[in-house]
Amino acid sequence: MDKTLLSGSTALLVLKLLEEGDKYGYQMIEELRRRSDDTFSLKAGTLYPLLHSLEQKGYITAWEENSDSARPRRYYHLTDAGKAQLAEKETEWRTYAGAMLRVLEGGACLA
Amino acid sequence: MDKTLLSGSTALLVLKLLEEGDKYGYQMIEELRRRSDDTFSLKAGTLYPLLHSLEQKGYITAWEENSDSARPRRYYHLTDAGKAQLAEKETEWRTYAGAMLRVLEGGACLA
DNA sequence: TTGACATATATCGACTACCAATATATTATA
DNA sequence: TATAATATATTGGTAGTCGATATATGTCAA
Repeated sequence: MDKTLLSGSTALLVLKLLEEGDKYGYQMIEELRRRSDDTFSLKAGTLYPLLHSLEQKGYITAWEENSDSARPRRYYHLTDAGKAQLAEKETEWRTYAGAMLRVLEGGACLA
Repeated sequence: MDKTLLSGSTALLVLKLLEEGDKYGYQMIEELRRRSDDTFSLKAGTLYPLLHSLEQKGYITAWEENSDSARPRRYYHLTDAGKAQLAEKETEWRTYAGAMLRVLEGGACLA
C-alpha cells in the first residue's frame, strides 16, 4: 500500500476508534490492522506523536492505567471538541472519496 | 478540504485523465476542478513537477503543440507502462477506500 | 493605452505527514 | 538465556503539496 494514501486520514481513524471507547496506543494499532484486514499498518513512530498532537489540540485527554506490574498503558479519551473534529473530518473524507469516485468513473464507459 | 487527503492520489487522478486522451497541464487542472465539483483544486506548483516525474518514469510522454501564436501547450500522452501503473494505483485506492469505510462504519450502530 | 485578468508553463522554499531506526522496559516463551 | 511480544517515545530522513514568484501571451474594459 502506498503510505501517502493514508496522509491526512490517520487522525480521522484514531478519533473514530476512540469514539467507541477509551483505548491505548498499541491497542489502536492492532485494532486498525485487524479492522482494515491488514490494509492499514499504522506505525508507532506515526501514532505516538499524533496522539500527543491531538492531546495538545484538546481533542483527546490521557489517563495512566494504575497497574502494579508491567509497562503502564496510557489510555486516551475523546473530548467534546474531539467529537466535533471527528464529525468534520469524516464529512471531509466522504466528500474527498466521492469526488475521487466521480473522476474515476467519469470516463469509464465512454471510450 | 484538507490538502493532505489528496496526497498520493494526485498521480492517479492525472493518469486517469490522460486515459481519456492527450491533455495539457492547465487543461487537467480545470477539468479536475470541474469534474470534482470544486473539491480538487490542483495547484500548478504541484502538477508541473508531477508531470515531469511521471514522464521521467516512462508513464507519460510529451509533445509540443505546433502553434504560431500564443504560449505553446505541452500535451501529455499515456504510455503502456502508464496504463499498467494506472490500473495498479486505481486498485490500491479502492482497497484503501474500502478499508477506510470499514473502519468508519464498523462501530456505527452499536453505541 | 494601460491595467487587470485569464491562459500556460516552470521553479523554489517551506510545511506537513509518514516511516525506519533506535531506545527503553517488562513479560512470556523456548 | 535469549528471543519475541507488549508498550511508549524520539529522532532523522523522505515525499507530497502549496504559496510565491517568474515569464509570456491574449483579451477585455476603463
